[in-house]
Amino acid sequence: MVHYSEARLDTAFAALSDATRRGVLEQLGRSEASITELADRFHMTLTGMKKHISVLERAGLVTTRKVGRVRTCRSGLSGLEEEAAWIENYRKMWSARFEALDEVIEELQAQENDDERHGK
Amino acid sequence: MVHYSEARLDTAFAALSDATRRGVLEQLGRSEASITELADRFHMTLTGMKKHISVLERAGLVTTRKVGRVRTCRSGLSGLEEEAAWIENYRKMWSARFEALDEVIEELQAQENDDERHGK
DNA sequence: TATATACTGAACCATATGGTTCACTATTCA
DNA sequence: TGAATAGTGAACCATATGGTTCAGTATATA
Repeated sequence: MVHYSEARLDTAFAALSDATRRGVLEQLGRSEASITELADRFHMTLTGMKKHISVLERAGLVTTRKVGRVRTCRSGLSGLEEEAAWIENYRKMWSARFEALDEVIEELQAQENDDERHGK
Repeated sequence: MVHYSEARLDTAFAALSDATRRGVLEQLGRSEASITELADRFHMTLTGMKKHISVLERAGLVTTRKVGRVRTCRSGLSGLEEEAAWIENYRKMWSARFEALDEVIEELQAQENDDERHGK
């Protein structure tokens, strides 16, 4: 099975566990923005938003660059690959189990039919 | 755009942000287990594991049922639908942006060729 | 019935989180 | 140069988290 960096998944999922940060990600999906702009939009102090951006940056979900006074934030595309892969993997595992169950059921039914055909 | 329950996403992503809990989910993907069994496997007190299970249960990622003394835990299949959808949605948004960019670039190139053909 | 097992819950602890204010630096603009 | 703007960082606060221990309840087993 594929192995993921646990620490990486920790910080990424933790970053995603806050509604404001998910909102920021959606916003940045539409257009870049400065920290001040984001702070305004999400009714929060500049310092507060700065913290959120730091969290998102550490998680690799956002990249920033500073030009003059203003730091511009943009969504970091590659950030969700690993998380999506983890979730997908987990779901596949389940699908596999259900398919296995289906097979067992089919086999049992086939056997029943078999029994019927051979009497008893 | 689809709307997700922010509180639901909060708790689900938070639940996924811990390596032990992700491990438990993987384990439960392979087979059901009692809390004691999980506590042993993850080198943790029974009480500690109970807390993790509670978190996973609240997040809708695990279901449990108690028979006699023992509470059996099983992976809650439906739990990850919404998170996967959120991530997918976010990624699609980005794909769309890149496609739009591609179109712009293509148009610019087409215009360049056009200019060349008509001289100037 | 006595003992062991499986869980539950309260209390505690250290650390992290989400937010604030305040003081500071660096840039821009009049 | 002086005032406004954008960000940074430290300190603080309340609450949450991940873990523990200890004391309890409920169930199984000898």
